[in-house]
Amino acid sequence: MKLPYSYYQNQDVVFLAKDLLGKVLFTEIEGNITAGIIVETEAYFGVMDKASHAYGGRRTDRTEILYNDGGLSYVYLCYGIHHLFNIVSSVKDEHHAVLVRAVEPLIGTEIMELRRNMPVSKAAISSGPGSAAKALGIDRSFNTKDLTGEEIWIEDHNIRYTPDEITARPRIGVAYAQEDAFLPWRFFVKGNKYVSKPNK
DNA sequence: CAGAGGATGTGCT
DNA sequence: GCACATCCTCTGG
Repeated sequence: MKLPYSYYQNQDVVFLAKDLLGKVLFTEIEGNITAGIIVETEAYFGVMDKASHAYGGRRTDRTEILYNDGGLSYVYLCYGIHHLFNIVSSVKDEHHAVLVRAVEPLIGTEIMELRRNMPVSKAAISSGPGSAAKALGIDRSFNTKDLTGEEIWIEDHNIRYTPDEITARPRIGVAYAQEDAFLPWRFFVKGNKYVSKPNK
């Protein structure tokens, strides 16, 4: 049920970003389990991708995590406010990651409502990378955690989407990446209300 | 050691 | 639709 270490060693991060749609992301914090179905992701293609934090082999304290083998979480703070959760899928000299941009609340929804201070009926509860992380209780203390461990993990609940149920679009907020900003490496489930805007 | 800026969300207009 | 919150990280001096 829990995705194994080997799953995260897949070198095709674009495939992985698509394959993660429908997988279920869990966290357990002080005995509270929450989980959501991943409905929106973005692929970041290692050293070749100007939008990636590992572009050009860039290596700093923050990005050091990307230079480990896959199967770790990469959480960093954006705009001083939002925690963004990534799945590291690096192997050898390929330092890839997948950003989880939205989840559909599945388990522990009342806990998510407390964390987000809004009813689960509102799509904004877990729509967008900052909100999805907050709903699941993910903050920077989750950085570098093992995704096959006891605090954060991903399960396959046999939810499958057909190719025509998935939309590919350019990634959000990466205008600085020049020509790479146009790559259609944002994937989301068509019509799912928890997908962040723009969702068409 | 200071300063700028960022893979965004919210609330007000 | 737009302003602004808020702070870590990287860069340059």
